[in-house]
This record gives sequence, structure tokens and C-alpha cells, in this order.
Amino acid sequence: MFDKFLKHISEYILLTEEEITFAKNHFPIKSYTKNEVFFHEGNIAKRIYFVIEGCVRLFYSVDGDEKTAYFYTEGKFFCANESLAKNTPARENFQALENTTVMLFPKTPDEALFKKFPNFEVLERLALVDELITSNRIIESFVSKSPEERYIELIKTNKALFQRVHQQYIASYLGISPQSLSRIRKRLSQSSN
Amino acid sequence: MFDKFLKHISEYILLTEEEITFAKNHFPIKSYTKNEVFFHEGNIAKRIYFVIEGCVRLFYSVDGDEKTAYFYTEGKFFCANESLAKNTPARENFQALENTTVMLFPKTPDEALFKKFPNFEVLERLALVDELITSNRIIESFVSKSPEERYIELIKTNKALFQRVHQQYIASYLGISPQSLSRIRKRLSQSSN
DNA sequence: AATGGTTATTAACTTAAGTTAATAGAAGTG
DNA sequence: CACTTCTATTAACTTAAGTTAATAACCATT
Repeated sequence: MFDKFLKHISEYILLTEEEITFAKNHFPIKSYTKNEVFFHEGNIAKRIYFVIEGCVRLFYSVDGDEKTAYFYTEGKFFCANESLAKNTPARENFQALENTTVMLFPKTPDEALFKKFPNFEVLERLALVDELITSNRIIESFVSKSPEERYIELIKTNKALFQRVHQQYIASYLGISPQSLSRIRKRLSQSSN
Repeated sequence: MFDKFLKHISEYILLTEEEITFAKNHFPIKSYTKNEVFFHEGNIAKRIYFVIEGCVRLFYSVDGDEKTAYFYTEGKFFCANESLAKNTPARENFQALENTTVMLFPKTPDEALFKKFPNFEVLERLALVDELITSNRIIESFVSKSPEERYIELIKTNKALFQRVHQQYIASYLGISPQSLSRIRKRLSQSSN
């Protein structure tokens, strides 16, 4: 499993032998079972997660409803950012949608660690920027596209997601009800025939 | 104007005398006139902006329409993040909605600068995290609230914005048409009387 | 293979947003 | 101050999403 981690992390940065050894000895690997909600709102985030294998859903609870904000798959970092930064209770919930294995990175900024292994600081910054870019794209999509257009965009950019994730979650991620997504799909399948 | 910068920046971090002097000598201050679009899509971002005074609108051009994604006011950092990180043409446009003064921070990560003045690195990370938290809140709002609820939320969290920004831009920021925002306002004013 | 439980689809109806256009109101300019 | 221009509101109509409920399709378990 650690080898898979190395493979994914090489997409971000080339770690030194020392850094790899340190990660192996100090960054825990954890596994969650399908559908397990392993981080609950109200808790204070202490760690940054990295998906080695599987798929994680970020959702908010609103009036007993779950509203999906994002999906994280292999090679992605995630955490309850605001909670981590401000030491406040998180509003986020994280759920494994498949049997999922993650690596836990230390809470940042960890200046002592960064001084010893500067690549971890670079890595963390890359992860932050990556997440920010993704978030900005989602916002762009919400302000500039209709639900139908967002659905079409998602198929284009991440068709694989539909093979892994329930449609109700995708509907929520698009900001609409499952019924509306069903209608959109019907509309599109009819207009293309 | 530099004093105003120091006042705002103190909300983030305490800079050393050396860092303050360096900023004064190396980080340019620029002013834009009301309505000026000072950064256009298609350009490649080279700088991080910091608002010293005024208000900046981030918008995307879609089929000749302008879609507002965010407003930046005093004390906020902004830039075309993806363009800056990947050296690709930006999709963002930035427009001063008032006469606006900004400070230009160097493109990051600037490892040489960070080594000499570590606080700039910390500052940049704080700015990134701040922007990410804001983005995540906006996404939470889009997936979990109706336009009307987003409008009510915005009044609660940032009423001052309504004194500074045209309603059409706020409508776009909420993901709806100006006419819809007008209707929402009417609905709410009637139901509260 | 049969069962029970979950997920997706469909339908009928309600509500609200999009669109086009006209009007009223506010702000900026000479 | 008058004029022009831009912005916000209103109206009428269209389109699509929300909602509730029923049904169909799919999965998991035994």
C-alpha cells in the first residue's frame, strides 16, 4: 500500500529517500469500509488526508439532509480546512464510498517538520493550491452554468465518477434533487436520438 | 497608503522591520479607476494582489455575459490561481468596482524570497488557506441552499457589500438573474410586513 | 432463486427561476 | 438643470427545478 502512495505522490513532487523513510515511519495509513463516515461534523480536524485507494465523499448535513460538496479519489488530499486552520468544530462530514485507504499527514503548518524536510512544505502548498483551483472551478460552474450544463460538463471532465458514485450523490453535488437529475438525463437521451 | 497596507497585513501576521522595508522597496503599489478591468482573461497571471483600498470583482465571460464569482475588499488577497500555478491563460477577469489601490506580491512560491524572509511564506500560506475556506463556504452554500436562502445569508454575513456593489453583480454572484433577485427582494419585503 | 432494501425513474403538481420587454428610478455628464 | 445612460423593478410568459408519491430497476444477502 505504501508503494501505491509513492506512485500517487510522484505526481506532485519527488521526495528524497529520507523523506520517504520518514513518511513510512510517521504518517499512519488507515482503512475505512464502504459507507463508513469516518469524520463527523462537530469534530476538530487534526490531520490532512491523502487518498491512496478508494473514494471519499464530503457532505454537509442540512435539516437532516445530506448535501454532497465533493468527491476525492486516488491521489487527492482533503481535510476540513477551516476547522484545521482555526481549531473550530468542522461542518464537514467525510464518508468512504468504497473500501478506502488513506494516509494521514500531520496538521500543518508543522514548522519543525518543514525545516527538516522542505519537500513536505512544498507538497502541502501544492495540495492547497490544487484544492483551491478545484474549488474555484466549481464556483465558476455554479455561477455560469445551469444544472443541465453542469451535468454535461461533469460527464466530459469526470465520466469515471459515474461508475463509482451513486447518482443521488452526483445530483446533490450538482446542486439539484435526484429527480431533477433523472429528468435531465432523460431530456438529454431523448434529444440525442 | 503603505501605512494602510501595514494595518491590514497585521490582521494576518507580524512582519519584521526588515520585511516591512523590503515590502516597501520591492512590492509595487498600483491604483485602478472605478470600473477598470485591470486583468483580462487570456493573460497569464504573474502576481498576487492585495487590496489596500477599494473593491474588486472577479468575473468570467460566458457567451458575452459576465458572471461574477467573487468580490474582494480591503485586506484580501486575490489572483488567478490556476493561471499562476500552471502558467496557463487565465479565465478570470478582475475589475475595480471603486477607485482601488492594490499591492503586488511576487509570484509564488519564490523560494529565494521565502528563505530570506520566512514570514512572507507564512503570509502566503495564510492567504491561500483564507481563500480556500471562503471558496468552500461558497460551495457549501450552492449545494445546500436556494437562491433566496443564499441572499438571506449574504445579507447576514456581508451587508456592507450591498452598499458598495451593484445589485446585478450580487445577483450573478448568487447564481441568478437580476430580475430573480428583484423578485426575491420583493417576496421577502412583503412576507416581513 | 427469492427476499428485502436501496436507488433510480416516472408522474402530477407546485413553485420559482429564466427570458423578453417595458417602465421607473438613479446616477453621471455636459 | 436637463439630458442621457445605466440600473432596478415589474409584468407576462416559458421553462425547469422542487416536492410528494408511486413504481420500476438494481443489489445484496441469505
